[in-house]
Amino acid sequence: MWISEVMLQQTRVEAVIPYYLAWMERFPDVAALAAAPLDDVLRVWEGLGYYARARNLHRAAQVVRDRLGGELPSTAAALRDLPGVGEYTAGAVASIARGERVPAVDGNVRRVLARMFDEPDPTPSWLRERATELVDPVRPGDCNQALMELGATVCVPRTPECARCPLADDCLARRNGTVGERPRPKRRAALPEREFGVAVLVRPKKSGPELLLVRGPEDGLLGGLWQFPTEPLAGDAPRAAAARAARTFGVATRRGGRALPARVQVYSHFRGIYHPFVWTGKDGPAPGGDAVWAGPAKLERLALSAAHRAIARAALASGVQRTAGTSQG
DNA sequence: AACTCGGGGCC
DNA sequence: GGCCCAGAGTT
Repeated sequence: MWISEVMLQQTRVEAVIPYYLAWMERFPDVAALAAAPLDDVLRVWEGLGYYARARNLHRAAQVVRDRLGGELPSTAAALRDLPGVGEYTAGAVASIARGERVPAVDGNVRRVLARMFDEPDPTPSWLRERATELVDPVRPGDCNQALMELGATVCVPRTPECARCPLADDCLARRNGTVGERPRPKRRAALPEREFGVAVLVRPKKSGPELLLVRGPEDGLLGGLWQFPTEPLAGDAPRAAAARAARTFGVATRRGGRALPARVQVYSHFRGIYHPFVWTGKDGPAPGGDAVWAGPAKLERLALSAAHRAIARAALASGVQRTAGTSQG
């Protein structure tokens, strides 16, 4: 339940299911998760996004192992102290798994309550109070899940089906004809664009081509994931930025460099445009802690962001091996 | 309260 | 092309 609730943070149920199955196969209990290398954890998580969730799960499992005797806490208050467990997740796990009478306010419940009480701008404290009053003392978990399910299936954001809503008679927004404006949507500013040059460095080997992957910072955007050397344009042309990224890792690129199709990746708060260029050569950094030469098999085992995974696929599919030694000199 | 933090499905 | 998703952590 803990794992599924964390996976479901800002992620749709249908997207979570295959990840949940793979995760439980690989990390069947807290001990297995705590003992696993972070690289393995991120690889199983790859594609789900919000990678801090995976890092926090890993840390939390080690807290449970090292300080809590291997047992996940039972109460919402104690669960709340684990990294990655906020108000919602603590309430969901405690009420559903342990029968504690605490609310669990997710985006669905927020919308349902805002409409029930015709509240345009529900604050966290207002929501907590309303939800706490509503939780059934006998079946708190079912009650919380029922509210969430109602929001996910009937009281949906755009075209709610009030005609088949069991709470329609008690819904103030329905009575007032404001269902469509509750809760009031907050408009977000247009996403700024950020462009990057990406260096796909190929080292031809008898066993096949190898690509240089480096590890980004441990936290922040895509923390802990592997990527091709990447630098912001910063006023340069894409190809020059990619060459600069290569130099960061001691690789002097020759002129040219074969362009691959740009990859657009929309993140929460900006639109990323990645311009990959392929260079083939023999020089490059010695493999170390944060730089590896990876063939197709090794590539499968590294955790990459969606954008870099797509670039890797494109590079291999474009036949990097045939370009060996043919770059412009 | 405002930011940061992914990725994809849907309209 | 914008919206939304069984939110959490940081500032």
